Amino acid sequence: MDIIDFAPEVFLEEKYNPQQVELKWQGYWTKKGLHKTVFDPLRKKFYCLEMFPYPSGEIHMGHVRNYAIGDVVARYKRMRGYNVLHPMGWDAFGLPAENAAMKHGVHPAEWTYKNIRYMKNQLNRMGLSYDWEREVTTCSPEFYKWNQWFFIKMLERGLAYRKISFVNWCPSCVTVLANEQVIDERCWRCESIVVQKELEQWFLKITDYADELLKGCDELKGWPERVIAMQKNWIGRSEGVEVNFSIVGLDENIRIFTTRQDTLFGATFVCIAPVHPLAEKLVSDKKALEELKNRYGKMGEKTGFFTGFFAINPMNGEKIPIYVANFVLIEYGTGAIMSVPAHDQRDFDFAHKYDLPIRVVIVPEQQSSVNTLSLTLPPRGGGQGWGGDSELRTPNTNPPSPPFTKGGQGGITEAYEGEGILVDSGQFSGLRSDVARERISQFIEERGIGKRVVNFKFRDWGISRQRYWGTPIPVIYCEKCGVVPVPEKDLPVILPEDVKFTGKGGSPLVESEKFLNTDCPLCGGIARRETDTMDTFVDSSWYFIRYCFKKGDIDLDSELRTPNSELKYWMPVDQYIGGVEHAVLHLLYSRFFLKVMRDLGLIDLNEPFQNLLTQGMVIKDGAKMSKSKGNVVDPNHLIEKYGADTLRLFSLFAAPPEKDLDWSDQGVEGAYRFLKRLWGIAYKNRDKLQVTSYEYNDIKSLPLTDYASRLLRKTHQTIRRVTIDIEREYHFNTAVAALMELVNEIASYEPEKEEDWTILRFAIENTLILLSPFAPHIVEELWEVLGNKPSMFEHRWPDWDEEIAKEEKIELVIQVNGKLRSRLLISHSISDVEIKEMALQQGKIKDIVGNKTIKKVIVVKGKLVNIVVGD
RNA sequence: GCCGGUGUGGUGGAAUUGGCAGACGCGCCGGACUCAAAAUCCGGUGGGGGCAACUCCGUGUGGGUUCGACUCCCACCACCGGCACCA
Repeated sequence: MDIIDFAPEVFLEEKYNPQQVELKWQGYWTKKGLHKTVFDPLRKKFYCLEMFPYPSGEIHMGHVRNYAIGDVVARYKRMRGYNVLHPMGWDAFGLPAENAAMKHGVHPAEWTYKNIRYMKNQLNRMGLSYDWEREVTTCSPEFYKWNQWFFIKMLERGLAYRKISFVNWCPSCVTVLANEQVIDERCWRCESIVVQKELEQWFLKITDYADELLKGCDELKGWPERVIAMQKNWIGRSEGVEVNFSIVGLDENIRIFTTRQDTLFGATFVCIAPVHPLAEKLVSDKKALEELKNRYGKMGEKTGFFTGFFAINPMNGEKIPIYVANFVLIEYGTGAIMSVPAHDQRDFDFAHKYDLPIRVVIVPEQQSSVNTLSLTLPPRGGGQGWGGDSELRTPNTNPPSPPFTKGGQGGITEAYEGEGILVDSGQFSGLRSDVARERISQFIEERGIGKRVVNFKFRDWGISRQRYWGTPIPVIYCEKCGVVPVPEKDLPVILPEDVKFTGKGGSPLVESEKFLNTDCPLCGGIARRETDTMDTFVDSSWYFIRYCFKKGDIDLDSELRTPNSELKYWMPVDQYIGGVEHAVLHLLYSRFFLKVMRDLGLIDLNEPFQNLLTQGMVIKDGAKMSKSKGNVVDPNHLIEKYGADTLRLFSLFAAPPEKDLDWSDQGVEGAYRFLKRLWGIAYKNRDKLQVTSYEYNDIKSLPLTDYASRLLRKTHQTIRRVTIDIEREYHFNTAVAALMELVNEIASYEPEKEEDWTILRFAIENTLILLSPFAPHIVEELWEVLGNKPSMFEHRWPDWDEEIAKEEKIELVIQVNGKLRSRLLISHSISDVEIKEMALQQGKIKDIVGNKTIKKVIVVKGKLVNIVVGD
């Protein structure tokens, strides 16, 4: 895109032509290097960060909104005197580049860099004030080298490790699939059913930081509530106990985990996951076990079978059957559970299906006084006893009759999962659930049959990807030495270019002989490289660190260790802005990475992002804009038709940033109209305005007419409103509304005397300054039209004068019994007592009050009078 | 199921955090300019009643607190988002 050479003395067309205006000023800003960051430890800093885009090819409306918001913040803070870091970059590794390679035969690198060039132009065309000297491109070796370096540091600390894990595998394409490539359990290309395949993969031990990541949530004061909630939920901490149930006839224990120790006496069977290590030992029918494994982890009907073995409940010595069940997860807790059908719906369903006994041990507190004897229910009449799915049951293990007393006919239709009073629980009967949990935990620990534990839902972060377009994992496998990290001096491990994209096989890097075969760094013997690449979330977990330094091939390690490095100055990020879709993974990983960096002694911080703004989606016709829905709006077209200022203004005005934005073509027209109107006013009056001048401090003492002082007051009020709206909560929509009000007032203003013109100039200039973060190009042009020197961004944000902004007269509302009945215009100096009198003296109020008794009169300063009357 | 969010005119959204509900924009209606249209400008615009001054109703529903509730409390309904066989 061409940039018009700046020619300050030449004014543009009289008609508002956004293309001309915008290219002129974008050229000027670039030429003057206005957006460049200068490291100056003496100035107060502000790090404004927006989530960097994936270079998919084109900027979409979500980006427009995100970056318009970020740019307002950055420009506003600069005008407030902050030294602002406002960088941008590219999340450049990832699957779409490989897909493009397969589809069009273009190399992922070529495709990616082409997209970056194009999108960078688009961003510049929006007038975004980025410092491109700090541009980060994650697919460049000078960036990903440090991914590898961090990985090695984590490996040294035991924070990176290998374990066997499952991947999605398409048997027909013979390849590993990313989660996004699996659609309804089928391969995205050939639609065959995807299966799970075991592979040895690399993991980062994020769970080591589970507690800290959770506790840290409460310190994230500048984060939205909902994001905090999502993170906490994701981490999913729960306190409970692990208890050993010994297996009858074997010298083994089944260790179970529960958070409901209070229901231990109600356990009537034990379930283990089909992939539990003990399953192989306990189950003789291997075929049935295999079949069950296929149903493992799938939502739907709970199914399983009796193993033929029994366990002893250590609380009451009861002998209860051991089942294998598909709904028991191996990844959580111990992979084995005690089943309490009376108080857990899943166990209830299972017990119901297989006619297992249900024993009530908790009753709701209100009901605890009723007779709770004989609450144990018998198995369903006519049942098979200790059964199982006929097709899954092991034929030669006939379970004995249940060891429970047959009781009354009470019918339970669902589990009672709430808390209450314990019954039928030995020495713990009569206790409240919470007390019982504590006592039972003690009991278990004293007896050595178990211990208190804390479990987390979230798992370690699997970073291995069997893909090409990512950071090579810097590890070498040697026949003699085993797993050997690539020495730091050999970094980066460069991604080879001689790889074909066939869509077949495992990791594409296996195909590059040159890459694959290497020497062992320890013994020099024959070795091969790891061919998996890293999850691209690794890149985004620390890219904001890299922005703290200029781009290029720097030695990040020594930069980080320099005492007063730029890192120390810029971090943490003061304001982070991006979509909620990253509320969990990206933001959690970034927090984790920073804590690791801290523990490596590289940074003295606990959290990376002080304030977080999650902007809403851009919606059209009731749905998120997407190609598949065909409801996308192309920013290019809008910029061509209306210009970037209009596009920015609309996306800021249409809704507060955190809410979803409903796209409206007419709304865009409205924003455009507003700018045209402002342009027209400035041009119409430019001759008179250019020769007017004022000193800010003298304005107060000018002899002003009523209408001139009204405009002056409105201007100060607008400065106040816009400033407060931006500062508090970033309510840009109301800030813009306030500016529209001011422009409306300016439009109807008719100056006559010299002072009137002075005030008009003051009002227009302040409008321009206040509008500048939102629509930066048009204001620069009009600033110049008024006879000022560019750039107006070197102008400080204005202050308002509370005295001038104050209304001369206050309009009070008069209510009778809370209903609006009349109004009263008063001046500031009038006392409450006088106000009360004036209100009561009003003819209308007198009529309404009549001869009713006045019980009370409430006077709220500057607001209203409420007269409370009786009958 | 659990967690979180939202509910205000025809429409996007305001309401200084308990004090004039509907700012500002869009749309619509009327008018000016024009041969005409577009653009622009001016006026009107929550609903009902009244010629009118006015008046009654009105912030998802039902209750409550209060002189006063879109705002606070309780119960419920609807929609959206996240997690989900997590024991």
